[in-house]
Amino acid sequence: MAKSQSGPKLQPVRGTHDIMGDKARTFRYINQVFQDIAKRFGHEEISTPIFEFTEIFNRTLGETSDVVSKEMYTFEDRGGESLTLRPEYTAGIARAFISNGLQQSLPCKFFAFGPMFRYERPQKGRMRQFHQMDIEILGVAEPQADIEVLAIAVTLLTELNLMDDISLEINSLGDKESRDAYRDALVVYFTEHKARLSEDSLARLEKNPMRILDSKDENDRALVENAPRISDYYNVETRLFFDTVLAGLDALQIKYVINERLVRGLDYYSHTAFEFVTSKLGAQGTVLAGGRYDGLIEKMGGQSTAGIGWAAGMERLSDLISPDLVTQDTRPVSIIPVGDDCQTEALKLAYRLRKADYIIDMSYRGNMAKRMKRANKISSMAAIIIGEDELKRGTVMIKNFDDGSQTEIALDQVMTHLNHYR
RNA sequence: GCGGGUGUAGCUCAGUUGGUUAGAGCACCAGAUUGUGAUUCUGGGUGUCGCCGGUUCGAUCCCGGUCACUCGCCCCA
Repeated sequence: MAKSQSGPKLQPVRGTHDIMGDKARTFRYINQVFQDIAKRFGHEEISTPIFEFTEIFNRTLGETSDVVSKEMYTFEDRGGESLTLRPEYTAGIARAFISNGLQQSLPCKFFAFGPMFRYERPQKGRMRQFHQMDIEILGVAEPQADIEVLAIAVTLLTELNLMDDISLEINSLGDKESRDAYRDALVVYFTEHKARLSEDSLARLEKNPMRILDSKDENDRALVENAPRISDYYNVETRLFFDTVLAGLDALQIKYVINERLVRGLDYYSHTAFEFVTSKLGAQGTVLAGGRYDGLIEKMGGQSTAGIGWAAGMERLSDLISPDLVTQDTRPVSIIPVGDDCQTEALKLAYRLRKADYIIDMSYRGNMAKRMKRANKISSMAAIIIGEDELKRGTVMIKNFDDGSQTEIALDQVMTHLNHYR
């Protein structure tokens, strides 16, 4: 790392990264595919601020959730307001939905993307500033929305050519009645076996017993094996809803695995919950996840409105994509003036071609050999050489870098000739 | 917040059981070549061996601390 003699620390803040080169290209590619698909499914873009009043997050995500209790970037602004950098997208979109009175125009189908912030210890696939792509449908209580949102996810991962390494795990957390009944059963069960629970899970028993289900502690897992199963506590409505979602996936030939231990970390989920997971990313296998959050808008103070959505991690997706699979940018054409007298003509030609949609590179200094080297380095398709001799004849030399051939072309024919390179 | 690993050139990494001017490949710069790239040849090291302190005649190497990165736990995209 470069060092400064004195002055500010030059490393980026822990858990943040500069995005450039292949990484930037991969991000742009993923994002283009995502936006294209979202539009095909009839979603509209929404972009909300990267910070909100702190209340927006801590009232909705759950006070006891890890995100709220220890991962938020919260600060006071100069006016004394407590603000928080968004740790996820859904709460901000829900707030925007209410702020803008969008219950008048249901259903709302949104897509969004941008940076998120969580104060965590960084590791593979986990950053303090990371980027998510987000899909939400608001105002549709029918399971068709669940199916559609999952179809978007599968389309995205398929078009990114990642579905071979990723599987969909799905569960239903049930409606409130089912979930409360199940929660009670879990508390009874785990309280009986309190002595064998890990320390972490003892705390979970108090705060959020369902999370004991995805504990990685060996003893816990043994207990979980024999714990009550959520599907036994589904009421009729929940069972029907979940079966409809699964039937929809079957109809679309979307493969899935029911994982009854899948619970989500944030409090606002109900009914459908899902994760797309891979084993190729080390400890952070979840690449895209989401679920239904029918109670969220009401909890936030709006009219009761159904909602379902998901978020995908850009960093995690791009870690799965090798850079050479990303579409190469169109190669440039280099213009090389020889001698000062040709600068103006070169400048004019470059401008003309750029306005006509060509990608033109012009180096700023160096003799011809150096400029040719640079042209080669940036993988130009061709060099347009303008020298005094050519200028007198009203022509330029066009050198094809792939076969080394060289042709003299009249200045006003340059564009026609370049069509060979399109 | 808790564990493990790693810090040597722009990048990937070698190295010294503690010894004088610290190395390789790639990259980069200059020249061979003031009108021709990719190939070739010549020359150039661009470095506080992360930082601070300790042991020592002597530390890049050993010890302590610290910072950074990294992997994992917790949790999550």
